[in-house]
Amino acid sequence: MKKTLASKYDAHTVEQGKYQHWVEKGYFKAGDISKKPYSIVIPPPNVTGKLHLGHAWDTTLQDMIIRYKRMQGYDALWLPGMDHAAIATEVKVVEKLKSQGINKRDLGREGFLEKAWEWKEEYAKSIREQWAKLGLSLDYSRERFTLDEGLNQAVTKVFVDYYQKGWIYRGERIINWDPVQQTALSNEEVIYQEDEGAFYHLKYYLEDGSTYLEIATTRPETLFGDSAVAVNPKDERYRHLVGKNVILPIVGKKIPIIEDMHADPEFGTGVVKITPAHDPNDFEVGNRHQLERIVVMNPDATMNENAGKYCGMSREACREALLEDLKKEDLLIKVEPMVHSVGHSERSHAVVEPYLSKQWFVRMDKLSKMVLENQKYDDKKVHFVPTRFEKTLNQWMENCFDWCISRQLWWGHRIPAWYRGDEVYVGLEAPEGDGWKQDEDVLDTWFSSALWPFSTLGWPNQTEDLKRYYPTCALVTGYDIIFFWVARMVFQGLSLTESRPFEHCLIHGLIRDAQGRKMSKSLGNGVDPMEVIDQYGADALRFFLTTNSAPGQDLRYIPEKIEASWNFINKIWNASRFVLMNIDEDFTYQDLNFEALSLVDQWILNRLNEVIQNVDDNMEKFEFVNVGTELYNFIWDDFCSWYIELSKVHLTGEDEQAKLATQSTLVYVLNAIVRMLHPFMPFVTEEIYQTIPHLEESICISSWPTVNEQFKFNQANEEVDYLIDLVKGIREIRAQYTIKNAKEIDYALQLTDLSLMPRFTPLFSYISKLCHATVVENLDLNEECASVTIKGGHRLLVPLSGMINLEEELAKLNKEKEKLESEIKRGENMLSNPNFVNKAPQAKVDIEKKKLADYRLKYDAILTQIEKMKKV
RNA sequence: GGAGGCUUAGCUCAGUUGGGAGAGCGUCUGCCUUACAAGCAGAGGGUCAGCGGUUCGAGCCCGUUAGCCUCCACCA
Repeated sequence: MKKTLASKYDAHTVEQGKYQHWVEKGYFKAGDISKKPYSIVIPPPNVTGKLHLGHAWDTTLQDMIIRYKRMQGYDALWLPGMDHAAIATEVKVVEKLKSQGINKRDLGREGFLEKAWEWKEEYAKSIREQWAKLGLSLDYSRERFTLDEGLNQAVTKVFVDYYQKGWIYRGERIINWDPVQQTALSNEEVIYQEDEGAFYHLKYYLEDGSTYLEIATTRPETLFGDSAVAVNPKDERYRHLVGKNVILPIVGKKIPIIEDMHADPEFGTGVVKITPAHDPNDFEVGNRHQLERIVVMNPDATMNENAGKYCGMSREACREALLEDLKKEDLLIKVEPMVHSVGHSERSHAVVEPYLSKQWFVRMDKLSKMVLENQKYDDKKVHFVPTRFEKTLNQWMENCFDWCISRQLWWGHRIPAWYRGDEVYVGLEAPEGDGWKQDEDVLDTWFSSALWPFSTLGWPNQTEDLKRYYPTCALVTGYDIIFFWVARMVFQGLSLTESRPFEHCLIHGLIRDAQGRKMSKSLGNGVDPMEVIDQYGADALRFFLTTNSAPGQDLRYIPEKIEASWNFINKIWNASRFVLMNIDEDFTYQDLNFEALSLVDQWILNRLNEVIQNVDDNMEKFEFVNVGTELYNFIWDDFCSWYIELSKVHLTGEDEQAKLATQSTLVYVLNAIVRMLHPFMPFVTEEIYQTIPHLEESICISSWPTVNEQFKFNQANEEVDYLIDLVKGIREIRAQYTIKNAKEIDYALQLTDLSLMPRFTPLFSYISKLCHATVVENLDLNEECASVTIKGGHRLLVPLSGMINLEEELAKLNKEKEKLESEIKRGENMLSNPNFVNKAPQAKVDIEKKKLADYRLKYDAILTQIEKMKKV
C-alpha cells in the first residue's frame, strides 16, 4: 500500500506511542564503547510538584544537544534524576499531612520519612510522564535520586573528608532561622522584600539618670538581648560617654557604652543597640568586645524567659505590649514609619529571625580560591555560554560567606556526626561504644546536588561510567541558579575530583508571561507545559522554546508564537505529503544520478550544503535561534516556495531520467531536512522519516547530514539566481497591474549581451510553469512596457499596451535609479579607500567589487530605460 | 553601594570578529494555482532610546544621559 500522510498535521496522532517505542528499543541507552562519549546530566527537578515551562525549556535545550550528538555518532549519555529538595519537599509533605489532620512530630522521624518517600514516588512517576511527553531522550537505566543509597554514601564521604580537612566545622553563629519550619537556612534561601515597618526611637538613660541616649531600632523586642550600645569612635557627640553605662529600658540592667566602627554617625541617631544573639552585625561587634550573647526567643519565635514578663508571647505580640509599656514610662520618643527590606523564608515565607545557634558550616575561603584559580586556565575552566556569566560566578566566589549546611529537618541526608557529652565524632559509621547520639539534623539539599555530575556516575567509586563520562560535556541551567548550584558543583568538583564537573555551562533566562512578568504561583500566571502540548503538540512547544530568545536572555510565552511554530510544522508536513504524492510506493532512498540532475536539483543540493554547514557551526556554539532561522528559511522559502514549485516542471515532464533525478533529489533533501530538524521536533520528524524513503530504523539513531563536496554546483547557483530574479520580476508586474494569475502573459528579455541568451533559454520552461508567462522574441521595444531590472543589468519587459501608467513607471524607475546611485557611491567610496582595500579580507573586497559592477550594469540599464520612456 | 541585562518595524524578538537594517505575528492589495487558505503572490512600515567620540565606514567599539529589569550587599 502506498504510504501517505493526512492532509493536515495532527500532533496527537503523531506523538502517540512514539516515546514508549523509542525507550523500549533502547535508543537512548548509552554505552557503545566503540564511539566517543558525550555526556550531560539533567538538572534534577525537585520532587515537589509539576514541571513548569522553565523545566520544559531547560530540558528541551539539553535534548537538542544530546540528540544532535547522538546523530553525529557519539555515545551520547543524558542522565536523568531528581532532587529530594529537603525543605521544599518537607514543607509540602507537612502541609499535606496537616490537611489530613496529622502532625509531623506525632508521626516521628521514621513515620514521617515513610510518608515523604510515598510522596516522592508519586511525584517521580508524574515527572517521568512529563519527560515522556516532552520527548526527552534520557537514559533511564542510569536514573538517580539525590537521596538514593549510592548518593547518600557519596554525601557522607564528602562530609567526613571535608571535616577531616577542616573544611567543615561546627560553630555557634548567627544564622537565618525559619521559625515556622524551625530550621536554619542558608543566605540563598532568604528572600528579601520591602515591608512596611517603623523606626522606634527609645530612651536609654545613663546610669546616673542625668540624660539619655536616643536609640533607633526597627526591632524593639530584641532589647532584652542587648549587651551594649555602640557609638562610632570618631563621633565627637558621644565621645565623653564612652565607658559609662546606660540602663536598659524595662529590664533595668546596666549595659556599657562602647566604641565600634559598626555605628554609623550618619545613620539614625548615631547610637546603636548591640544584640549579639539576634543580629549578624551585632554578633561581630559582640565578638570584638567580648559581649554576652543573650538569646531572647524560642525556636518558634516566641519570647523566652529572658524576656521577663513577655515570656511566651510571639515576637509580634511582645513588640506591641512592650511599646505600650515603654510609652507608659515615657521611654518611647517617636515612631517613624519606614519601609525596609525584611528577610523571608523562601519556602515557608515566614519572617526570618537572625538567631544564634549551633550549626554546621562549610569553610569557603580555600574552596572559592580553588574555583577562581581554576577559571584562569582555558583547558580547565568551565566555559559559560554566554561568557558574561563567568563574571557572575567569580563575583560570588570572591565574596561568599561560610555556607551553613545543617538543617533542622528530617527529609534529607542525615549529618554523620555523633555526640557523647562534649565528644564529637564524625565518620562513615556510628562510633564504637555506648552513649553516642547521632546529630538529628540533615544537610542542605544543595550539598548533595552539588555532587550530582559525578555522584550520579558512581563516585566515589571509580566506576566505568565515571571514567568514561566524567567530566561531563555540558550543563544547561538558568542564570537564577548559578549561585545555588553551578558554583557549588564547580568547587565540589574541583575539590573532590580534581576536575571541572562540566566543560560548558549553557545559561538560559527565565520564562515570562506575555506582559513580561515572571511566572509565579502568587500571580497565577504560570503556564502548564502539558496543557500547551495537549493543544499544539510537544514539537511546536519545543520549537518555540528553542528559537525565540538568544542565549542568556529571558523568554516571553506568547501563544501566537507557538501557533507560528505549529504552522511551520504543518508546512513541513505538507511538503512531505507532496514528495510522497510524487514518488512511487516502491521508491527507495538512493544515490543521486549526477548526470541527470537538473539545474534546480543542483541548486537545492548546493543550498543544502550551505545550510548543513551553517547549522553545524551554530549547533556547536549553542546558537539554536540561528539554527532555527536557517532551517525555517531554507525549508519554507528555498525548498517549498522555490524548489518544490520548480520541481513540478520535471515531475510532470516527459523526460523520465530527469523526473527520477528530481524525485531522488526531493527525497534526499527532505530526508536531510527532517534529520536536521529532529533535535527540535523529534516526534513529527520521526513520523515523516518513517513514511518517506529512509535508511535507518529510526530517525533517533540516523546519521546527521554532512556536507557533500559533490554538491558544490556554483554554475547552477548563478542560473537559478537569474531565474528567481525573473520570476519575481514578472510577479511584481502582475501584482502592480493586477493581471490575474490565470492569464497567460508575454515577456521579453533585453540582455546586456545577446550572446548570453543560451544561458537564459533553459529557464524559460520554469518561468512558464511558475508565472504562466511566455517569452516573445520580436518585441517592438517601442511598445508600452512595464519593466524590471535583474541581476547583470538585464531587463525584463512585459508589453502592456494601453495599460501602462507612464508616470508611475517613470517614478518607479527614478526611485530605483536613486537607490542605485547611492549604492554605487557607497561602493566607490569603499573601494577607493586604501584602508578598506588593504585591510579587509580579500573575499570581502571581491564581494564589494562584484556588487559594484552589478550596480553599474543595472544603473546603465535603468538610464537607458528612462530615456526610452521619455520618448514614448 | 557593587555587578549585569534591556531599549531595533504596530507587537514579540534576532542581528557573532564594525562593511548594503531582518524574522514571526499584525496591516494593506490580489488569489480556492491539483502539498499546504493555519496557504500562495505582492506591498507598506524603522533618524537601531538621546548625545558625544573612535573609524574611510558604527545597531555593533568607547564615553555619557535617560527609562525599564535582574542579581549581590547594606538598611541598627
